[in-house]
Amino acid sequence: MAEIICTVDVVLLTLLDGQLRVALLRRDHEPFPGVLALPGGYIHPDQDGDTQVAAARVLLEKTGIVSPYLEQLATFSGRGRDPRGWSLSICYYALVPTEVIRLAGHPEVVLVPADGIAGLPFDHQQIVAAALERVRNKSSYSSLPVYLCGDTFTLPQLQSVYEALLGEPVNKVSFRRKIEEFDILEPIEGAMETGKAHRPAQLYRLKSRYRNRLSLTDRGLGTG
Amino acid sequence: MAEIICTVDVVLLTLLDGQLRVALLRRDHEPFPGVLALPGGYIHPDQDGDTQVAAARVLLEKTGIVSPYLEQLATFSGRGRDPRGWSLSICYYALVPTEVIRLAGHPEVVLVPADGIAGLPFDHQQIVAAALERVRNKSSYSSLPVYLCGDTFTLPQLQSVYEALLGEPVNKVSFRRKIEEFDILEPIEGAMETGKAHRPAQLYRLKSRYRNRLSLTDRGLGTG
DNA sequence: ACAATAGTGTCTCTTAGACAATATCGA
DNA sequence: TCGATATTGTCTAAGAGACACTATTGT
Repeated sequence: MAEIICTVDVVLLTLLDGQLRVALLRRDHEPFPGVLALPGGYIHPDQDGDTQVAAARVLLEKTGIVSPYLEQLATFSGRGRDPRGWSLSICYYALVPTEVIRLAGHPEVVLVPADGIAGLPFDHQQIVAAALERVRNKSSYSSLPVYLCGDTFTLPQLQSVYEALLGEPVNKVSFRRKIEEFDILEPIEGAMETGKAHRPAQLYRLKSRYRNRLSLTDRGLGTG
Repeated sequence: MAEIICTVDVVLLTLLDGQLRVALLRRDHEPFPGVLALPGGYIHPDQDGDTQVAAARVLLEKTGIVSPYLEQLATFSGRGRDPRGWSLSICYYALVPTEVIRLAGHPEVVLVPADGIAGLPFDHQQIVAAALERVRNKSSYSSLPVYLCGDTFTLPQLQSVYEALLGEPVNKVSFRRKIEEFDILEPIEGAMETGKAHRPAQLYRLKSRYRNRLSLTDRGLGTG
């Protein structure tokens, strides 16, 4: 009986220049060597507790990043998607601020605008499309986008993150009401975003119980 | 290197006596022979185009049912979930009217109330819990529950299906407004639910473009 | 006629968005 | 003081649920 190739792939998303971007890497090996593709790799049953751990490991190995938010997206499978044979990839998506990618020190990570992405090998284009749909859908009713921000940020900054994701302006008052009722942020006493020629904005951070105090070397994972 | 056991499992849901129920089967083989479990089986790469097809095949083989609605739920994996070794199950869920199960003629299918289900082998309990959460969540804003109804039904009947799923009464006026705006149902001219000692209710059916004209022998699948 | 449920009209309350007033910075 | 943006208050419109009224059947 034919073997099933079992892999994980990660759609790592970040916001750069107000654009949602996907982290891609040039492939080392066959198939499609040299082609930009999602970070992915084989599941190592002897090493990985489950596919979530496998995805975290692959992401760390290939990009140096530990993402506080890593959620299963879906499983893609079939005979045609990989020239090596019948394969199956459990796909995850992650959201991180761009600084985390820079600080991870893997300069070979390429950040490609997520919309209109093309030329990806395997069925990675469909995987990216599914991730975008999921993220945009969740963004419309959840606090997911905070994972794209750094440790501290102002409400106008967070609002512009939502707007970049949703692709449309959001009402300021409604936005603040929504964030308020999520009840996940706290103002940092006395800390303001200063230096601009206008009223300074209050800096906020995630409340401690939602905060993932992960450095780049930590290993814990949260699915939110 | 250790092998990965690749399977699919299906959470087949139906409504019986106003209760959401899960279709279970007694296992033939090791592990857990004789124990009630979700219908599931190995992926056959030589036979299945992808995991969705595998799930449909397994469901048909084990229950005789072709479900118009069959959606991927999630993939469960890890070392501990199957005593045979590191395994991975791509799980799907399906919704069908109870008549379809009866007509399929596999009397060994057992319909167990979905809530408070216990004693399932592997991690099937978590899989069922995930399916319930998904179905209930989707039911609160979509037309998913129509798949639990037969070909024709009245709006009060459909409403009671929603109420059984959500576990709470729903407002009649709002419910009808919502169904109206989904724009997926059409009244069947002149067909009423008769015989009751009160005003008869209009019978409805899915508009043809949403209707899956699947008999028990058809093989096509739709994910909605 | 009566009981019972189907189907519909309307009112109110909640919530989302528009608009606008006030606050506070650097230049 | 002026320009710019943050923050907050308030009005309005849209949508959800409560209530109640009419319709139609079998008994």
